Amino acid sequence: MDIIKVFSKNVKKYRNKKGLSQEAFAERAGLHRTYISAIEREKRSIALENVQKIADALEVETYLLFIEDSG
Amino acid sequence: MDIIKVFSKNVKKYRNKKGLSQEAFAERAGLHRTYISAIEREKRSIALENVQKIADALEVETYLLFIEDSG
DNA sequence: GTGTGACTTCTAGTCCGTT
DNA sequence: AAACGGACTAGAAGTCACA
Repeated sequence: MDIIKVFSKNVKKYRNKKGLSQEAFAERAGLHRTYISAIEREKRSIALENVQKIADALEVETYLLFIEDSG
Repeated sequence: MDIIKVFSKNVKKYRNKKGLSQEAFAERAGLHRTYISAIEREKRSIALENVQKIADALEVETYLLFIEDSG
């Protein structure tokens, strides 16, 4: 599967797990709410720096966001 | 550790494991040799699309490139 | 075979608003 | 709360000449 798709799905999954809205999550990650929205809809590629910001905000290990079936 | 640092180190490690030069590897990945060079020296951020290209060229699972001590 | 600075083109990422 | 669009700026992609 495509890495962007996997990443998008995992962001959405972990974000919902934490009960965060896109808006609240975007603020935690220091990113823009429309950007998070675009990521979850697979409309964008992402730079590694922001991958890390997102992982931090979700409080998960970075590599978990690239595993297809990471629970 | 910083994700770019981890990624860089892993690219270098897996590339050397395969006995590929930066030049040969760059060609496999469809990227420029100086670009690979810059990545390995942590001089660049990278978008997910190229992360996948690199993982493909190295024939490793993408997530392995983000694990600090991934053999 | 690799490191490096500089350069142009293209896209990541922000910010406004509307649905 | 979230999808979506338009316009804008910062920064990544991609290449080169030279060391």
